[in-house]
Amino acid sequence: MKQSPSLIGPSGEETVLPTFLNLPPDKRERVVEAALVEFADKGYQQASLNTIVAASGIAKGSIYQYFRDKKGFFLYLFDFAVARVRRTLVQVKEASAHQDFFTRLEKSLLAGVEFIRRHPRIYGIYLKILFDRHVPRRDELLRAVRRFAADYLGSLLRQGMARGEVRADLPEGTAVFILDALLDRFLQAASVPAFDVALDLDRAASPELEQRIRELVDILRRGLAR
Amino acid sequence: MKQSPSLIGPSGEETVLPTFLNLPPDKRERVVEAALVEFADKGYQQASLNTIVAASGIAKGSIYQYFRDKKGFFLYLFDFAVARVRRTLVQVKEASAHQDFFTRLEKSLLAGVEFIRRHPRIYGIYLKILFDRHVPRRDELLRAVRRFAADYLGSLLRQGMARGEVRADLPEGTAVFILDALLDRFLQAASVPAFDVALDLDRAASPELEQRIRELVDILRRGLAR
DNA sequence: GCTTCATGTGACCACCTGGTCATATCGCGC
DNA sequence: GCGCGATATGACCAGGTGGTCACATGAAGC
Repeated sequence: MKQSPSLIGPSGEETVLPTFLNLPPDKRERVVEAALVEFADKGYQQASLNTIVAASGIAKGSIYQYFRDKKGFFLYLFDFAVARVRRTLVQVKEASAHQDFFTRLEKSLLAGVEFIRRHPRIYGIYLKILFDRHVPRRDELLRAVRRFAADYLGSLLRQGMARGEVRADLPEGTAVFILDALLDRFLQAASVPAFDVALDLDRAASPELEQRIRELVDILRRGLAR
Repeated sequence: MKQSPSLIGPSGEETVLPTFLNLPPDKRERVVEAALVEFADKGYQQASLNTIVAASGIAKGSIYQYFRDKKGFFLYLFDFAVARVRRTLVQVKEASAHQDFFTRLEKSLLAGVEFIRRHPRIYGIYLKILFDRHVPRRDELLRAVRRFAADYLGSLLRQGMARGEVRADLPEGTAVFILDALLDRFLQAASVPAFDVALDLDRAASPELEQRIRELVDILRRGLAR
């Protein structure tokens, strides 16, 4: 859990202070876990440092020795969350490199669902910044995540085209948009209640999720037209 | 602006009090407009009645003569917003009834974009409940909206199948999911900054939006596979 | 003219927040 | 043993919130 690359945030301001990095690992994890729970549930604005203090058993003043302020705390957490997501996607991409485009798409969806079910808070933090313009650096953070997802999917798509599995006459931007939209939406529906009334994915067990993923990818493969 | 159907909320509690309904129309609109601005921007929890008071020029105590509490105020606003959306969708459906499935899909997307650009606050209120489980009656409200959208798209799809325009072997739930996902996502991307790095829809002018819609619907029609 | 009902007002209240800071303890080096 | 740096603590502060309520005004009915 060495996080030295985040000591200096993207704009040169400290997001985390040295005291935090010097903590014993179990104590550091306690702070991170309590903050993940609170920020993922409440979003940036409503998340309360007092709640994090109570849940972690750390004194209020100490939190300000670890991070300059609430914003710094949040940005550190977001960095942490994004790094976790990226690692996963890179692994999926490499592990499926020898398979065809549509299989890779299925594998990505499956890995995505597995990730959010194992790390609901990390996904929750991401969801909470989507529509809240008051999150510090929201546009920048979101753009970084979305850029990563688009690059990932764009790369899959180009490889699929090069191998003759995907039509080469596609407008790439729109195709990436569709893939991105469906991937993210599927994860949201699998994660958030009342979101999806067509499939009820948030209550679905693995076999059903897999079936739905196969159907979705098949529709993408063949289109809707008769 | 007679809103008598919402006097009694869905669970029998008053969401709006008679005094509000007796107000002169321009005063009522002032209250609604100030509340729309605040709830759409801040979401339920962060929205401040004090801000609405200041923006509308209505006394704080008077707000409590119009609605029992913040929750009632919000539920009334949500009802109002949903009714507006429904009217629009019903109109689009009827106006495109004689056209083929894919044209109707394009028309729906276009109408959706036009709506959110004309009523950004109504759309904003909807976006703010998606991932916030602390919104009063969130699941119920969201399910009602999503149900309406799914029924609308399901109906289009079944009509398209019946006319031989759409494959009849589609798993309907998954097809509706895809249409729903892409419609909503397109609107989000057209509405919210930094959301979409593939197409930058939030900055797009009408001709480009139309082009993107045509591309998207064409991909749906023909699929991705070579 | 008095009473009642309808409507309007904004100071006040208890509670919550992010952030501050005086105080305390421990370990290390000189 | 003393001083310094590192770390920990929680009461306190100013500002903000949703909601209350005593007071005020106007109109209508008797």
